[in-house]
Amino acid sequence: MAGRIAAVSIVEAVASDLRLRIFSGELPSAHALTETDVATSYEVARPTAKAAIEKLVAEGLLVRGVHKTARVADLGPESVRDIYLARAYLESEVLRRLAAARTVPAGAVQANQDIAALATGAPLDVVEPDMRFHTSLIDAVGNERISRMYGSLVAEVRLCMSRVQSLHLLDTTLIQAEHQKLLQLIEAGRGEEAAQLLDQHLGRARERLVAAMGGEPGPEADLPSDLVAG
Amino acid sequence: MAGRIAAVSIVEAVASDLRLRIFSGELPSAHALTETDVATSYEVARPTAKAAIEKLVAEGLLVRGVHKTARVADLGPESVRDIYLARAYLESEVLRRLAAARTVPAGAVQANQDIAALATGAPLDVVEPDMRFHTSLIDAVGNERISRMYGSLVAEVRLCMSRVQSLHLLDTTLIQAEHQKLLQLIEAGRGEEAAQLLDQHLGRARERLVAAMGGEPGPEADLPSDLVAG
DNA sequence: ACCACTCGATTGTCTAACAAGTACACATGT
DNA sequence: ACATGTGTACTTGTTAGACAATCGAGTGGT
Repeated sequence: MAGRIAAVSIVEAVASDLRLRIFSGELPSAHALTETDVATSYEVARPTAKAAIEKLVAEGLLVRGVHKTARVADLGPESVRDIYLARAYLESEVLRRLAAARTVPAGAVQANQDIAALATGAPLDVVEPDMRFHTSLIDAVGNERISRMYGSLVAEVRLCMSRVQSLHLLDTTLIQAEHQKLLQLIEAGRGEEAAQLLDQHLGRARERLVAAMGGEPGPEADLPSDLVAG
Repeated sequence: MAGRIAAVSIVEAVASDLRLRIFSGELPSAHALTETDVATSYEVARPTAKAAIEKLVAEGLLVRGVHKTARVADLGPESVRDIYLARAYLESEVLRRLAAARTVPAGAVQANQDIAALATGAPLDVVEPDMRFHTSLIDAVGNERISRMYGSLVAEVRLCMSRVQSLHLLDTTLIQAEHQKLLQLIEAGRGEEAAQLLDQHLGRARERLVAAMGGEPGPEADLPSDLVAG
């Protein structure tokens, strides 16, 4: 047995546990995940393991070609840029919309309070409430498709995070303060400013991740923020 | 046998053909797709049919609960609004970016010429080149994630289209003209105007679809365009 | 040193089967 | 008559075992 799993569907349970093991770093980048290995370690049949693997492949956490064994995805700097740009696309529009309705999601407030509460703790603990903050904003518009899309991006972000040990470059206090400012801008109905702040917020996180992965700093033109501002 | 299928992977081939049959309207909304039915009609094993069905469920073309037979998704007006809003989120940001780089995708130009060429033909033929136009714009930014997300939205849009017989409410000439205007705005670097025009373009298509499905017109506040403009 | 080839490992697919759950019809009780 | 319980057929979830096709690596020949 390779971990405790919950019970809804077996393939879902296996996939869920594999997900956690990938996020925790137990399964490193490019680690091979054979169907039979998964099957034996979870004591399930091979088709079940196959289905779980294919689920994670669809989520982008694993990659595999035809007739080749699945491996934990190895995201390079360009993937990180793609992911954060996609995040910015979705989330900036969401902020405009929330600001228009003056809707401050309770979940986001709670998440940011959680960040403040652990401001002196381990730097890696900030990842979960940070994701919860952003996801709460997205979910607040009540658009199932957008939530699903954002969810898949969050999964890839968490994958990146688990690859970067040097997460002490995360400035918890700054993150918390910017989140607070975002909430204030939403409440004040200043959507455009919120969108711009978010671009900076995500842009900084992105460039730190890219730098930690050995990538070279990207052109600022990648972000449409300057255009939006102009 | 229920249709000709190509050969890459059997499940992919089956899924692909089912997709076409759904888009063509051969499989109507809420039509039940039993695993054994699919298996026998394509002469494949049940696990293969199962995998194909699960693939389409993941794409949102089919829906199914646990232990219940899969059915062709029945999208209501609120789903249409969600889909078109998500499209607008992604595509408007893409337009800003393309305009910033003055990049006019060749594929989009070609697609719009195709629309002009069949301006006098059957109204339903406009769907394919129209989708190709928008997809070309998305793909032009070279962001794999965004292209994938948009692809899933396009699939759902095509599903909607196949449900609405009265597609003569599509004004081919107007569509073609607006596309042309979008390309011109991109070439001129006027991203903000392009984004606004796109909002109108998609908003009108959306409201016509919603009306054709018997839904009531939605609040214009659904679109963030007014905020962007303000 | 380089290339072809064989072999083990792995995946794709199938057949067969059983367990578990759902849905609908039927029977029962009030 | 209506609500409730039962049961049966159908469908899905999962497993086991098997075979062909394919990939990767190591082996051997030139």
